[in-house]
Amino acid sequence: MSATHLNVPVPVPADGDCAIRDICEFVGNKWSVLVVILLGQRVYRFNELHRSIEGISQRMLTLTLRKLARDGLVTRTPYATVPPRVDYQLTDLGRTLLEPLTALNTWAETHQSVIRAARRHHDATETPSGS
Amino acid sequence: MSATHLNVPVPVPADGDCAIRDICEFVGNKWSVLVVILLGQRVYRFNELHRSIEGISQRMLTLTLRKLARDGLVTRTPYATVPPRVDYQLTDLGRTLLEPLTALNTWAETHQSVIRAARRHHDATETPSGS
DNA sequence: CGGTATCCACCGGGATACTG
DNA sequence: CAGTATCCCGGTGGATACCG
Repeated sequence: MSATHLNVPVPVPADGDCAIRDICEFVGNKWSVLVVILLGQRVYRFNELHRSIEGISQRMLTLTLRKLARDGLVTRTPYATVPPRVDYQLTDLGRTLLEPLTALNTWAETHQSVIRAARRHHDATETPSGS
Repeated sequence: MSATHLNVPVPVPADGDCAIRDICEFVGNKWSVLVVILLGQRVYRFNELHRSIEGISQRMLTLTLRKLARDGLVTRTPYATVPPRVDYQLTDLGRTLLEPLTALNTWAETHQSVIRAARRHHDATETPSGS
């Protein structure tokens, strides 16, 4: 064994001293994850991202990009052209995040059918239609 | 290239056919992650978990455990003793999740100081107190 | 094009009280 | 001990309108 043991302080503290809680704040925002993944492929412009992520609103894309920039994961590069243009790309730091994200994505792809089966089974078993 | 490229459909679909969106639903719930991590160490009883995760309410712990059980990640084992007792533990499937979660946690631990520095720098730079 | 500002609906989730 | 039920508040995030 080795990688299957996470050393997390118990009790898990509520404050900011817990790395895993910190990352959950980030991953919790599904938009952040999607943006990082897309930017992992290439540089994107604002509206490219907007079109590439189904269901995200302009507002959420803005907020997400701002947060990612604040955390030093992406850079924002505006050009004083007309029409205006802004490029977004991952920083070196942001790129390092792709690896654990890939691991997670691989896990999701590998096991999603099993999970859905478990879910269906559970629903069929534990939620009898009373009548 | 190799592990730094995620193959995600673009545009990222809004429906359930996207594994990464599925996993975000899960990881989005910080409680789920914490519970899985704790159960990665050993079997827990309900109130042990409750005490071990600062800030979680009884309600959220219940909901979280239910969802994890539904997805086939944990098992619930009640004993007909008095006082009653319920054990929770990871399934084999749940245990496989520990590895990607570990990767993520390692990343968080490794880079959290850099991120916080970036954040402070950004706040100090971009949010000047106007005067 | 790439945003910002405002309004508002929804629901995640805490607090509390009660039960098997 | 291990929950369930109810109430209710606040933040998340969509829709819309406007700006440089």
